[in-house]
Amino acid sequence: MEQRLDPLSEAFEAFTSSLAGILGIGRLEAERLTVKPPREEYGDLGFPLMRYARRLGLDPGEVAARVSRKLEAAGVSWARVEAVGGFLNLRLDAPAAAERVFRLLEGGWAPRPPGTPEPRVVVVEHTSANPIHPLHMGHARNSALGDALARLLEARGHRVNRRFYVNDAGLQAAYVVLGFKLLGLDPREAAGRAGLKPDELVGWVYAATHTLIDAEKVRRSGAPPGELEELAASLARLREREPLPGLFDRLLEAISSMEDPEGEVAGVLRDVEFRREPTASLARRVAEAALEGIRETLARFGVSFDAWDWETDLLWSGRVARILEEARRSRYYTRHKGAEALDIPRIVRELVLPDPEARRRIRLPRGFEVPPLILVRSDGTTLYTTRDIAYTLYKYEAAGADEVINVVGAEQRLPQLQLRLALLGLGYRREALNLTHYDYEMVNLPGRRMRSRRGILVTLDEVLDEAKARAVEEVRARNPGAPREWVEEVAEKIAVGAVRFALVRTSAPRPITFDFDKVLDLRENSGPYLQYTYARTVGILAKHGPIDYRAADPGECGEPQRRGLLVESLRTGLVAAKAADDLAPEDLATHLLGLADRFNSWYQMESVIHDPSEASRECKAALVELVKRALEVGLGLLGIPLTPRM
RNA sequence: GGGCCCGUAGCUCAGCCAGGAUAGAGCGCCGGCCUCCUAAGCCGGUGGUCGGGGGUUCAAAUCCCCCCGGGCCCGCCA
Repeated sequence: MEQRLDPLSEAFEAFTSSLAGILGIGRLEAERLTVKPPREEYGDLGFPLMRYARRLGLDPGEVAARVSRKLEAAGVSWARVEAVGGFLNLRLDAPAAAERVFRLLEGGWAPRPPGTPEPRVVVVEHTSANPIHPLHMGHARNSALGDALARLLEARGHRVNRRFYVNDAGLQAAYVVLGFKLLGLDPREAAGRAGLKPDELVGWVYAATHTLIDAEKVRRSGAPPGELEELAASLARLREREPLPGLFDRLLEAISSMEDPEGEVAGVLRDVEFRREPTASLARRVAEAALEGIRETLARFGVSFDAWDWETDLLWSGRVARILEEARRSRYYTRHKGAEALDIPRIVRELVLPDPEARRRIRLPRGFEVPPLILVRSDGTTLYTTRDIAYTLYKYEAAGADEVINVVGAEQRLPQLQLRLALLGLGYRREALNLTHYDYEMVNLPGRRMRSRRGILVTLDEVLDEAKARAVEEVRARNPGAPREWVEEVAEKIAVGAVRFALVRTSAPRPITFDFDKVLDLRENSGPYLQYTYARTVGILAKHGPIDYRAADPGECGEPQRRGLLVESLRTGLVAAKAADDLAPEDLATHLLGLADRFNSWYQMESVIHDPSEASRECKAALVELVKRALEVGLGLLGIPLTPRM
């Protein structure tokens, strides 16, 4: 299928490729250095020439002339190039560009990112919350980012495979399974009886079991006084919120009469890992129940997956055992603190330091001794990272992937680094070097610190419900007499848009303080603002009726505000492409806000449907259509729902 | 003790990776705009020792070094 390029993308291609040729640099470098000029009067694309001009002894004016000739030869007649103070600036001739855009719009085209020259098969693993409690705001950031990344990469022309890893074999899962075992409850049945979402019921049992065991430990061996108070407060809160009468006391009694509560947890862990019944089946039922609730929340949030990978499947199918065998045969096999381990420091010395490519892509911190990786506990069960080695290989294999992106919190940098190094040591160089840890910082709540093992967390469901409640008020006030179902539907979209936008707009390495009032007040520079702008474009076009592109005069697009709208709408495709390449959804978010500001500004100044001149009116309508499609594409890529009216 | 991340306007953040063109938004605050396409909007004003110090460079918010403040990690947790 032939790719249809808009005038800006075509100019961008011709501009960067001719510069690459003239300066003797790579095409990619030329593309990277080409920026949006800081001031509109400079042009639509800018390139800093001074560093090359100086070195190559080139005269900027002459380079401009050469690039101009190249553009002409490439048939790009709607852009001109000039040298200004060491910069090479390209400026679209708005009327000529508009004429082409009108034809594209008529044919159903939208400003999507141009296809990548190097399509790959990419696995994006994200969210992967432990199946032991509801999704909280930290997971929500993971989902919002991971899903936006997947959408961007797909739009850029990669084949994307979205996977959720179900960590049902870890220590935390063992706590909740023990809780259900002691209570003799079936998770789904109990949730039904309590009238709760299954993940909420599971979350309560998890927090109660964990907290009671911690309290028991403290009671027996003593603990710092501060922690005692904290435990007592947590226990009181958990008791108060027990989902079914008597549950808390039953659990308390069972745990306080145990000889070695933590030993019991370890026992459950072994039973799950080695698939001993009935615990193994119970563990599955617990995880499945939690997952049912998690899936429901994710569906509401607009996030979907291609595959759900169970940690226990990796264990029970023998995949983890095979990796362990490989490790034992490896020259990097060692013992650390008496346990079976991989000699990571030696892998660094022998395989990373002498290998420049590995050095660059593994992202090894300077001067930091990475500790050995223990593979197996002394009771024979494996550790998370051991299973993750098997899982990573499985992801490559199952998807036929060239690249794997793990969306995982920044606090897991060390284990993710160890994972890459372990793969390298075991001979999986390609897999190690193409594994990206996309790390993001935490979501903080003002005044509160989330601790899911104590049941202190703000769930995504709660936040969405609150956002929706506020949106319902607003929508109702603005649309008196509107049917209730419609109000609900729109409010839900606004809620999802507000939360998702708040979570992708800030760059990942920056911690977010989730301020309810700011995110939910819906008036800030936010998702709903973009949704509102989109609804405006729809409203105008609905009143205007079908656009007569033949009657539209592209010459009307020369006026500065209109030409700005034209260029910035077109830029959406280029911005999305770069956001995909840089794994930076926030760049697209920033761009869309700028586009919306521009549109709203213009909207206030000029009327579309009341313009008496047909030539001018149709041109404006075409611009509105262009903005609408840009917002459609952009918001779609960020997973923000659209509503034609709000 | 070591490693990593963050520090830009009163607040929330772009810009830093790939050094260059008068440091940008939004919120807040002050003052305006709805007989006219949705005022969840728009216009004008206010507001900055780019955490501090040194260095590299024709040029530093951006690169390097030191320091300060905050966060995370250094576990047979993940």
